[in-house]
Parts: sequence; structure tokens; C-alpha cells
Amino acid sequence: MSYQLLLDNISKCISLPKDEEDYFVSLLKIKKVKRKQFLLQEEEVQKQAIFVTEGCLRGYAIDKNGFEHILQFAPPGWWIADMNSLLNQEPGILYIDAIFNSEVLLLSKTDQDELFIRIPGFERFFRILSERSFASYQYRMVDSLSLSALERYHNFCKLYPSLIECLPQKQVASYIGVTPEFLSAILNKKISAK
Amino acid sequence: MSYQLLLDNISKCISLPKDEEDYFVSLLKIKKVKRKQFLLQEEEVQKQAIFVTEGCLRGYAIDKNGFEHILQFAPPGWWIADMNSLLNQEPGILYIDAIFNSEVLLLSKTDQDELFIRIPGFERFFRILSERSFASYQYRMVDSLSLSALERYHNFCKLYPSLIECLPQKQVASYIGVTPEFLSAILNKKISAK
DNA sequence: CCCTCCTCTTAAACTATCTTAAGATTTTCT
DNA sequence: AGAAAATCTTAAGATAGTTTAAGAGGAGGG
Repeated sequence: MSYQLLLDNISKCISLPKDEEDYFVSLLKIKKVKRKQFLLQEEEVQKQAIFVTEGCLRGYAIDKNGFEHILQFAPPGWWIADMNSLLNQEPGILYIDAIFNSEVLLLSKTDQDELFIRIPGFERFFRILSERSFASYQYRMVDSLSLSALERYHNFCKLYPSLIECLPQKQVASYIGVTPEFLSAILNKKISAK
Repeated sequence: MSYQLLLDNISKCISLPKDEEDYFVSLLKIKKVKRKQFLLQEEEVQKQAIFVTEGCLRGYAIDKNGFEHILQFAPPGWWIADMNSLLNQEPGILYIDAIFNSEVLLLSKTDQDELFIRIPGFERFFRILSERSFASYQYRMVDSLSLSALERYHNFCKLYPSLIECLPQKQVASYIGVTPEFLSAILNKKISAK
């Protein structure tokens, strides 16, 4: 049951015979992750790609003053990883932990490399996945360069309507790159100005 | 001669028989681009992926107040595109133009799709390319969330030592996300403080 | 070669965002 | 349920970065 979401996503890009699907599933490890439990910490090497089936994870960095900066949320159906660490198998800079009790599928780097050789269709699947991630980071970077905090907040609401309801406002502030106090201030100022 | 840089890059990821290489090269169009000439403007659809062989291009957005925000520089050996526009063949938000007189290779979206079917090795090549771009945007986004303007400037110098010498300071300011006046101020303040 | 345009610098006034702090409220853990 | 921890709000004072303006120097185009 846990695999269905991922298999559905894959079948939107490529068609897999049953035996290849079974082989792929055999490479995945199911893992339950409790709220606040880490899947990765700074300086560790990201050994597996992570696919979320239940709950929600987050990826963030901690700056030299100890402040968290959330780079990504990963609700069900999303992949998450310190991509540079995963690709080059070198120490990363991200922390990944669970916001709610969650369930994830893990695909190790070595199994993934093997998968590309045995089933070239996965080469295509992960190409498409990477292209889309790349494209969305490109636009997010433009937003970060050209929009105000309030505009970035509205963007976030449009892009992740389901997340905005269940996330503490503090974490949304961290994602859009402002302090929780400032986000609170601009949101409440807006209402009274209206 | 124009193709050599690209073919060398490709051969670092995959090995291509001569006939496949010839087929690939037959899909490429060479184009000379004069300083300030556009290859893409906002609202246009990105029909081709662009590979730079000489000179330097830049990709940028213009905000509602008319200010430019440079997302990427593309010296020789780099690809550049409004990735979302290229992928989905819908209107984009980026401008792409030449900083110096340049030469580029163009690979159209339709030819690229055809290429993936005829030569699966290119599926791998572009997967790796996208993964790396994705990884570097991830880290750049972390920098943008957690570093000061001066730190982002130093990062830029480390990452693009060759660019820093030939780019007007104004464009570096635009890339790191500050006004040219402010970059000038922090750079000169630093010297006198020392 | 000259003129124009672009770039760099400096400085003062302004604005967005941060810091600190404290109280009120909500959520989590036992 | 009750204690402990995290979150949200508000406000005052501080800082990073912007705006505007003006002058000097450099580079590109005819």
C-alpha cells in the first residue's frame, strides 16, 4: 500500500512491466519517522533518496548564528534530499527531519545507480523529476531576488494551499526568509489597513 | 570546431559511437549573437536549449518596478534556458541576452525529445546535467536565505573567479541581490576598515 | 577621435526587516 | 488534566539595504 503513491507517479512518466516494477520495489526500504526525528544532519553524507508517503518532512540549514532556514517541505508524493551530498557522496549542509509522524521510502544511491543500468526507463523518470525540480528552483530564485516578503508569502499560499493550513506560521516565515515576528507583523498590519 | 566543447562535456558522462555523434551534431544550429542581442524575452516560449561556445550570456527577470535581477551567467561550456518554459512549452518570465558577442548552439525541444528516444544515452546525459543544476540551485537558495550581502559576494568570487574579472560590478550586484550602490559601499567600506 | 552612454563612487534620507523583550495563547508530553 | 514547551502578537529600538542625486572616470559606437 505504501508503494502505490510512488508507483502511480512513476507510471505517469514511464510504463513498467510487472517484473521491473517488482525489482524496483525490492530496492525500497519503508521507514517510519517520528515527529522531530532526523533523517539527515549537517556533515553527514546523504546515502539515500527519500520519498514521502505519509506525514511531512522538512529540509533546512542552520546558519552560523544558530537560526534555521527551511529550504523545502516534503508532504506525501514529494522527494527530498541534500542533492549535492547525494550526487557526490560527500558531507552535506542540510538537516532533514519530520514535522509530523511520517512514513518514507528510501532508495540508496548505489541501488539507484544499479537501477539506471538495469532499467533505462528510470533514467527517464529521474531526468524528468530533476528537470522539474530545477525549473521550480529557478523560478523560486527569481522570486527571492525580485519580490517583497509579503509577495513571497502570497506566492507560498498559492503554491502550497494544503501546507499553509497545517504548518506553524513560524515555519512559513523561515521558508520565505523572514523572522516569525516580522511575518506576524505584516500579516496583521494588512488586515487593519484594509 | 564549435561543437568540440559540447562533445567533450558529453563524453565525460556517456560514450557515443561516431554515427550517433553525427546524428546529434546534425540537430544543433550554430548561432552568432551580438552583444545586447536577445535570445529570449518575457512572455515568449523557450523553444530551444542554449549551449554557449564563445562569449557570455545572461538570464534575468525584470520586476514590476523595471529592475533587472540576474539569475544566471552562461560563459562557454554552460547551458542556459528558462527551464519551466522549455519543459512545458509555455510563456516564460526570463530574458536571455548576450553580455559580449557570443556564439551558441541551439537544440530545439522537439529534436531533444526525439533524441531521447533514438539515443537513450542522452537521457542519462541530461539527467546528470539537470541533477547538477538542481543541486547547485538548492545550495544557492540556502545561501540566499542565510548569508549577508558581503558573504554572498565572497561566495560569488570563489565560485566564478573568471567571471568576476570581466563582469561590470553592477551585474554582480544584480546576481547577488543588492543594488550597485550598496555593493560599491560595502566593498569600499571593507578596505578602509582594515 | 569625440561624444554619448554606462559605470563607479559617495552621501544623506528613507524603508524593510531584524532584535529583543514580554505577555497571551495554543500545543505537546506525561 | 496539568505542567512544560512552543507559538503568536505587539512594540520599541537597531541595522541592512534602498533611493535619490550628483560628479568623475571609462568604454563603445559612429
